[in-house]
Amino acid sequence: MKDDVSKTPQSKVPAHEMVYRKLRDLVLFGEIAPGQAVTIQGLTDRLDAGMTPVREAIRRLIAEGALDFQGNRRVCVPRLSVQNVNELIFARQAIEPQLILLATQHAAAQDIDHLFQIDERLDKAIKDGDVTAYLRRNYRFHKTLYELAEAPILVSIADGLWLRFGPSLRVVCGRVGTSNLTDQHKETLSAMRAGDAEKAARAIREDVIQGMEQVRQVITQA
Amino acid sequence: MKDDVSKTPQSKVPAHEMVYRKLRDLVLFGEIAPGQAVTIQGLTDRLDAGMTPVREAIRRLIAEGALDFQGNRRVCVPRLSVQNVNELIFARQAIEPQLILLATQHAAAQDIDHLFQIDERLDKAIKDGDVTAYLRRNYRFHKTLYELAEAPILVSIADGLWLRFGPSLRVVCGRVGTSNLTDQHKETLSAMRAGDAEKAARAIREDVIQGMEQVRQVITQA
DNA sequence: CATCAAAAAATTTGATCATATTGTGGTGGC
DNA sequence: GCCACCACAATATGATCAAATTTTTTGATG
Repeated sequence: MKDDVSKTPQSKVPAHEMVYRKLRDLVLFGEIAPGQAVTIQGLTDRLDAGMTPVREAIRRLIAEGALDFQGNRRVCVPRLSVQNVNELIFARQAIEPQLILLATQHAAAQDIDHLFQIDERLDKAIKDGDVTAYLRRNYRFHKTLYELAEAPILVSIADGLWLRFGPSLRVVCGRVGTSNLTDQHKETLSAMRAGDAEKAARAIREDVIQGMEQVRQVITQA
Repeated sequence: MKDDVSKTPQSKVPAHEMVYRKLRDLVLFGEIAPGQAVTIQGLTDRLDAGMTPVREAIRRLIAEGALDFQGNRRVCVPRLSVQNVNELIFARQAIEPQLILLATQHAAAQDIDHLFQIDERLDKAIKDGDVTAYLRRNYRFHKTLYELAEAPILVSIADGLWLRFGPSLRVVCGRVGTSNLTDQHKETLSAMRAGDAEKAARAIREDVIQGMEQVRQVITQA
């Protein structure tokens, strides 16, 4: 097995890191639905990896709150309770506007141009009704934005929050459809371009509330 | 090796969980100082465990921000930058008062009595100049308090923050000594007992600011 | 005689370890 | 001073043991 090129064309990134990224994507974008169980051996087959890397990836994601360890043999993607959603709304409102404040201070013109490009491709995904592309680009938009803040700890907190409500966004799309989705991305970006950090922060707060309110609705009626 | 009782008198909790808790304590209470390196094999000796459990524990703590993965072969307890401290101050102020608000709503009289007991033992540790006991009881006080909020996501965020600034608290004690430590625990508890959630939240905010300001001072002059 | 429940066996999954493989950093030869 | 080689640490696999769940078998009762 020394010249098996299939898995690691460049063995730059270790296997456990690759498994982690793949599994994280599966959870974050709702490809493993909330409530669905996750087994080590199931993933070794699905992701074609050894046990050790899979074990480490699962532990990492449990630590991040993306997976829930319910007992010796039960690991699954958490279902959100109404209480959980309220916590997430509070936490996102507390953290993300601050990230935008900092991001506005640090952003160069070309950074904002780049964000516009992402947002346009996001709109295209909505128009095409491509749920997966929408979810990925929506995350990419926010993540790229937050990283401009150069505040690694706050970004890691925000990222952790996305891992918790992300799985439910696909469910939201399944209910309301992509065409009914609204966001405040354009408002945020134009405020940032104008250098009005406060206004940009308010726009993101609005974006957060709109998004989470839809999640809350899906959770309460489920 | 079927009757080796030395490590697991009750094999109720798996080894990787035990290793995780031990290592987490070592980091949280500053027994591995910020900047100090952590190796897998070093821990297999120190904690008398196999490689696999140690690997998983390290991954978990990296995911929680308690350890920093700097490259293929360098894992260490992070040193806080001034920027990091500012982020932590912001995040703690954003999260922890809210936890106190919720905790006040849920707390029974005996819960508050229990907190008083912890706080008294904390004062005793200060009087005795026992730094380790002080750090453990201070954490225990806050953790117990926050768990009353019945808000698991917010608690896990707060816990993650403690893992980041905890290691620096021992350094703070080394500088200013235990006798100069102040806190707002009594004010918090009496406000909670009176049912004044807002006042309790303000008291904790004050406690957070006081504590983090001391951390900031140690960081800036180092 | 059928049905339900309880117990036991078998299969599946998880935890841990021993070991091989790979990559990185240091050291000595040229 | 540069390159090759050596040593050590980390990654990853497969094997082995333990725990849990599911299925099958068996016994008791209506």
